[in-house]
Amino acid sequence: MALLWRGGEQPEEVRPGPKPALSVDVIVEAAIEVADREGMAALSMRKVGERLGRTGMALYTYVPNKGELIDLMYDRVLAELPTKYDVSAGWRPAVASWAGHTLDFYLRHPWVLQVSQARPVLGPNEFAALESVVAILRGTGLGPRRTRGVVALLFDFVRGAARTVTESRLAPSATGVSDEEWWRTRSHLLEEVAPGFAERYPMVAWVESQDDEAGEDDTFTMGLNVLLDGLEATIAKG
Amino acid sequence: MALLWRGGEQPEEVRPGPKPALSVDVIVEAAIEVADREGMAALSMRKVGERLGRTGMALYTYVPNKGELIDLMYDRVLAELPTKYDVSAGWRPAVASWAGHTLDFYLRHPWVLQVSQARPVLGPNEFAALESVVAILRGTGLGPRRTRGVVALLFDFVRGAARTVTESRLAPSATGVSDEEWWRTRSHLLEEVAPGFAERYPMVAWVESQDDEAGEDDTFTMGLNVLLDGLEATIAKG
DNA sequence: GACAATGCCTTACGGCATAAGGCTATCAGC
DNA sequence: GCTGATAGCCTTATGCCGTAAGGCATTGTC
Repeated sequence: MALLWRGGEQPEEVRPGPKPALSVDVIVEAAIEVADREGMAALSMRKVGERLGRTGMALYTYVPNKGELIDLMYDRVLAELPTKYDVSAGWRPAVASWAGHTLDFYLRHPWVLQVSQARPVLGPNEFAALESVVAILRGTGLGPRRTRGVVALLFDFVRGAARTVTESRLAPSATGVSDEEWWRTRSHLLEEVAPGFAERYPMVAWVESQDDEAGEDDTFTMGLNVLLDGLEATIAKG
Repeated sequence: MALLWRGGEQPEEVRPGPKPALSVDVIVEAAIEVADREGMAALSMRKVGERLGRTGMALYTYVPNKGELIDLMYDRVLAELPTKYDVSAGWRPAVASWAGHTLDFYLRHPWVLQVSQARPVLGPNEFAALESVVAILRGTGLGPRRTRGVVALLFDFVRGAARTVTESRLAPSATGVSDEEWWRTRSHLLEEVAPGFAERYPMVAWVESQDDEAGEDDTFTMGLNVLLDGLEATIAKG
């Protein structure tokens, strides 16, 4: 917690003992690289230490434990998000832009989705991220209560969409099988193991049938538009 | 995979060797109890084995590995969900009812939220759950593509809401501190560590200010209504 | 009774977070 | 330059985890 909010530079008091060769910052950076590349499950103190030419235990000089390291990673990476959005064209394009940036962010750092969200880590950049959406919604005339609800809805949607994308990306790469191949194999298995699938689950069969609609935009954009329409209706109702 | 779809009873061929004292079903049941009570992180083969008076290794006679056990737990627990919703009053109350049931379900089994969702486990009850929402939406006239998008949005919203609730419940109980106390301590720390918080994050301060609106319904109901309004608009637009 | 198969066990390996204690480089004060 | 304290980093150890390997006793068929 204190580490999260530590100011620019500490007074740098002169102390006996060897100079620190590492720093909280380089450790956090190395840890983020590991998590970005290999995922949260593969993140271990030893691995981060090795990347810095140290043992895992060396990190405990700088960081009290793995949990706090993750908090630091989380807040650090949140700094990538824009903090201001142009609302001159209204809240709608601004929210759409926010959603897009936030989705990209989660796709860049999928492990972030595994950091607790209900109980926020409460770092400076987390508040900044929250600040940016609320600032957009401020112009809608919604009260704080409704704004909170809408913010939660927006975050849930974006995070859910990100989770869907990243999880479907991760699973096959682990086994070295292509995505398409994976689905084909799965379908074959399904037919073998559950004959009469289409009769048993007619709605599922229908919903997964070939597209009959025009429109090339993806699931994300679609869901976002539904959501924005709902927001518009909510605002209109006062 | 085969275990997921295994039919009612196997032919029960007579085999040499000791009679199995356990079964896949009792193992899955025991594992669910552990996960419900102590969370996914505390679920281990040894712990499930102990609950059944066995070692952890004994389970490997019935289940190939932990991952498949989790798949089985997942599909088993999904059987709790209703499969049919009354659409005689229109899709809106039916979807609302579905969302409520599904939220309760996730709150009952929070660990389910940690089972991969993009790459579904593809068990029978997962398809049944999907079938139930799509059946409701079938009456709206939406095509398969849009329906898919709406289903994703609905699931993302409900899962996000559930995650928010369960994670905020879990964190303090682990430390033995009450929820309220936790927030107060956190606030104190924040003031100490980040003076001028309200000036730095004016929007956050505003959105977290006291309620000025009437209405006693919670964040979930609010978000759901926004979402349903959006769905209504989408349907109206054809 | 011989033999094969099976449920369950113990042991072992390599991973994890992290507590404890030791070595050594580096400082302040003498 | 020496002494003593301190801090960075190490090795070692503890107790978890999933699971591979191999052993033993029970239970069936012939």
